[in-house]
Amino acid sequence: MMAAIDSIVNELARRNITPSHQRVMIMKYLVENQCHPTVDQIFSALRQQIPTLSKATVYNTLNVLAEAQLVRVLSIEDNETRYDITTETHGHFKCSSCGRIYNFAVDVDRFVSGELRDFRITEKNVYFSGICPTCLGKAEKEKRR
Amino acid sequence: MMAAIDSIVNELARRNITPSHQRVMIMKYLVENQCHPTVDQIFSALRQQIPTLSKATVYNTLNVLAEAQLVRVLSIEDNETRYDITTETHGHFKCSSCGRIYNFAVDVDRFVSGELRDFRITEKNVYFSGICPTCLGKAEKEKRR
DNA sequence: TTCTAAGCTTAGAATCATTATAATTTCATT
DNA sequence: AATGAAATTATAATGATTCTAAGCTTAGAA
Ligand SMILES: [Mn+2]
Ligand SMILES: [Mn+2]
Ligand SMILES: [Zn+2]
Ligand SMILES: [Zn+2]
Repeated sequence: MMAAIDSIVNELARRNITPSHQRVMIMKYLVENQCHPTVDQIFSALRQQIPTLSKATVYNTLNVLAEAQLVRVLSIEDNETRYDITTETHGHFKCSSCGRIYNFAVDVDRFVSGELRDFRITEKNVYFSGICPTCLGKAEKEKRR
Repeated sequence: MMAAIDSIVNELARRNITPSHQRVMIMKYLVENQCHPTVDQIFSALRQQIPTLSKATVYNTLNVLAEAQLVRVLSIEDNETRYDITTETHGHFKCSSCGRIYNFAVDVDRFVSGELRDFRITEKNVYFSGICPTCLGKAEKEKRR
């Protein structure tokens, strides 16, 4: 699915973020690659289209987008920050075997008790980890032979 | 409340972790300081009692304890890992104004939809952030004068 | 007791993700 | 075309964590 450049440009402009070529391409990449990429993945992929691209620009842009709440920052593990264009609250499951990150729905309002009544909550993150069905299946097969 | 050295020694021994002086003191510190300290906080505090203590030992010990599931690792923000002696599942709220981290209860089973039925979940983290009541109160007072 | 080996601790070097800096480029406005 | 603010770039700096190699502890064997 092609990301509509125009809608990205508009979305950035609406928030007073200059829609530079680099910024638009980074947004486009995030829309087209919703696998929660790292800075390095974004940088390496885009470098082929924009040979002059600097990693600092990728960092700067992602910080600008996060500030504007156009991307969500995932600190699921503390050595690799990942980015998600989907900003609505949802949970993330990281498979410790294959490293893949899965989305899942969480009923946030349900599980927060009144305990946080007097807190102003601006961000909600739910991170699970373990083994995904695919990797569980592989392990099962291994055992059986 | 004094942490019972004996019970710490036993708990370590039960898991085949040699209860060295450094390890016991680090455990004891975590029991007595349940404010989710960073490696640096633990190191700086204990250095006064154990002048030869090395930061590498603090890292090594925390990794050993985490491996044995005696401490929980918090990656609430990706530049500072924190440690929690309470391993039962509970949520963490970080106030972006004062930096304090609050615990709160979460009804885990309630909010996990059947979506993850086929996943083996080994770790569950719930991280919220925003402004705590104390800081909200201060801001309110500021405005009023 | 002395010897030995395994496991722990230590200091400092190495790594690696992220941020800071300063020069250059882009681009809208005059 | 000239101006100037903002964005981009390359590179240096920072800082948390891990690695490495040497020294220390300790329990069991001789
Ligand atoms: Mn997601
Ligand atoms: Mn806690
Ligand atoms: Zn997997
Ligand atoms: Zn606060």
